[in-house]
Amino acid sequence: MTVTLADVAARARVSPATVSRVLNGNYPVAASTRERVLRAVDELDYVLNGPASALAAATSDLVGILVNDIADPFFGIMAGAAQHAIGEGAAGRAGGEKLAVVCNTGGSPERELTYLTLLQRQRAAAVVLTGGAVEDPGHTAAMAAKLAKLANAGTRIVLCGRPPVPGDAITAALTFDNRGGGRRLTEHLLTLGHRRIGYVAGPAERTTTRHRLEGHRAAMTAAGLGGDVERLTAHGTYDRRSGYDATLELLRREPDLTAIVAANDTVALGACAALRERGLRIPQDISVAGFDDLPFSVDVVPALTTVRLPLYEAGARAGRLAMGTEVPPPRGIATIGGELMVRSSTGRPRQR
Amino acid sequence: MTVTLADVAARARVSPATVSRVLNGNYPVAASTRERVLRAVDELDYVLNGPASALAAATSDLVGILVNDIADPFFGIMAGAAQHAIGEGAAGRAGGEKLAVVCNTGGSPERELTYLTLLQRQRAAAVVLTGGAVEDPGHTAAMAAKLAKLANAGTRIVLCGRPPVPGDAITAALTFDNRGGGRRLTEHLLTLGHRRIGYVAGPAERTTTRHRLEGHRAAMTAAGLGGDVERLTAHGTYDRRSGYDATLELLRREPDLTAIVAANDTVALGACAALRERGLRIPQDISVAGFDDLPFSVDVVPALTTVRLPLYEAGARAGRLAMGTEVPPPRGIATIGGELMVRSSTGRPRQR
DNA sequence: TCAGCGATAGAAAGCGCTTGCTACGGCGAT
DNA sequence: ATCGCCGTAGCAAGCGCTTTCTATCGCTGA
Repeated sequence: MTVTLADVAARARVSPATVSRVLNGNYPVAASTRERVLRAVDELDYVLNGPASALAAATSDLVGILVNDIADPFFGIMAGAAQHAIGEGAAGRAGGEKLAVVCNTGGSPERELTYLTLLQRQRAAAVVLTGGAVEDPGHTAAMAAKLAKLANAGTRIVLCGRPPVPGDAITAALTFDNRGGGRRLTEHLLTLGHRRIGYVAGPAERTTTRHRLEGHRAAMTAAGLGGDVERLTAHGTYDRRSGYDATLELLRREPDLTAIVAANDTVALGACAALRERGLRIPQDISVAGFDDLPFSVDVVPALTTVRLPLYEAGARAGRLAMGTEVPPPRGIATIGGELMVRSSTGRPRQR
Repeated sequence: MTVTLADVAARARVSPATVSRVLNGNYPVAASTRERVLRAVDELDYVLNGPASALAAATSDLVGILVNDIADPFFGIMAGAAQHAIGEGAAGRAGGEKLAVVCNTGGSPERELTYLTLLQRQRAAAVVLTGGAVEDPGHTAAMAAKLAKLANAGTRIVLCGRPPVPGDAITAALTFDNRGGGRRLTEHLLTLGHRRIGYVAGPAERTTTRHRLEGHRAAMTAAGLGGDVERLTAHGTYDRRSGYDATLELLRREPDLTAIVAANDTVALGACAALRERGLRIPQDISVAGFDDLPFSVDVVPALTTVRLPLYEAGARAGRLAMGTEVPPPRGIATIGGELMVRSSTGRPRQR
């Protein structure tokens, strides 16, 4: 029925061991023999049995990339870059073909753990965790335990856009400077003269949310506006709908808002929609800023002021780290800064 | 080192066979025994060895979802929905836990084939192919051969948003009515009074591109405008940059364009940017339409007229089909229609 | 009372591959 | 000319799990 190594060996008139070695290319095989084997493989249209080889070799060529929301370009871009880097890296060395797959957790801690277990089952070669983590003590502990087990089994673990938990068995971590970016963004607004700034945050329990918010708060506090931050912050999810709803809520709490900072660009888009529906012009009546600088942000009207994160580069680097193609940064951790992109969605507040 | 089935068996004082049966739940095991085994599994923190079990059982729990561009929400939404459906479906029956993974081909035929081989290696339970296919005779033949082999090995094959090639060994196919959608969109423009309509198409060799364009052409031809279509069509990729460039090119060819139809919403966004840079107002000076109705399309200004495709529903259905949870449509093929969403980016052409 | 059956549990034979170790020529060195 | 080594190839022992076939035991029905 299915062609096996033995069939190829028989056809090439060599032992199965030799065929295996030709295929893996990690043992000297005479050129003539190799050629004969390769021809047999071709003629028989042989396809290696992954599970069998993974079982015997106690390793597999699977690399898992975990994302919170695959429909969100923020993750799509990083995952695509990582997958690309992993695919390319393989081209370099013989037999190093890796199957990079992305797993969508939907932001659920349970699913995250489930996928990790599934990858552990498959004896994955590496795992890349992208995006913010959920800050629940129970989950953090469970994750630490799981990661330790994976690392212990030889799986490389790379974080991308996710802060490392001290003690985590991590190969490398690439984290975004969400705090710094958030601070600079709000400082920009403050410099323009804004004082009543609303903040549409993401889910309260995520690290990304917290860090961006902390940056905002730091800037506000430094400007002597710390007292109002709490009241002018509304939490939601990282999607447009949430931005829309939260903006309306913020406007209810404080009708005189002159600016709104959103957790990310998608949320900012929802915020803009709500504002416009209220008859407010951007940026004449109210300024809006986002975060991430997703591809569409430069094209919307008015173009969004935001913090650009080098998502593609970070993803690609994470991919290489997962492949072991790139040396990890000192102490395994690298922080990637964001760049403030001032565009037309922010301006001076209206005099009143 | 690693805990194996035998360890669990020893601890539970039963045979490995029994442990296996408890874990797979497809053989009667006395409640007391089962409990003892489960306890041992828990105490030992045992994790099944995927490759070993796949080898022995000759099947695996991997399901591959192939997408052209993971950074594009069009694919992200479908893939997310499919992955969700597959994950949920598993919850239903015991032991049915599937690992749905998405593979990013980047639109490259070779990568598509490579991933299929890798999935074949892993003895994947099912494969979902999303998005348009490349129409190259050689590639089509190679794909057909590969799919036949996969199907032959028991892998379920589902197409989502991809037209089936007659003779393909497909389990089921969900295709979008790109032709009909394209036609209705252009008809809408025609009804508004437009006559000089530019078309920014996707890559020429993709089925999706061809079908949408055919719909456009059919509408134009029916209106007696078929002669100009060729000249007023510019091909590019499915991204914003392409929409931007192609729009400029179209304007060069025909400065008096009153409307532009884009291959999809992302491209339309790029087109809008180019138009605005040229000082043209939308829709007063020129109308713009997209396709897909991605989440951001309703939020941009002006809101985009487009054709809504039920991406989430289609992806979810594809996922269920891949799981074998849903019965395939008659003859395996179902066509999913698009809904014309008329919004503010299209209007009557200016009188001149 | 005893054959016979249903419900469970175990023994053991692989699944297809990798790899440590052994075997075997031919060659340069002594 | 002899020894030993290098370059190759084969042998065979698993890797950890599933599953068929067999064994056992407590009952039930005649």
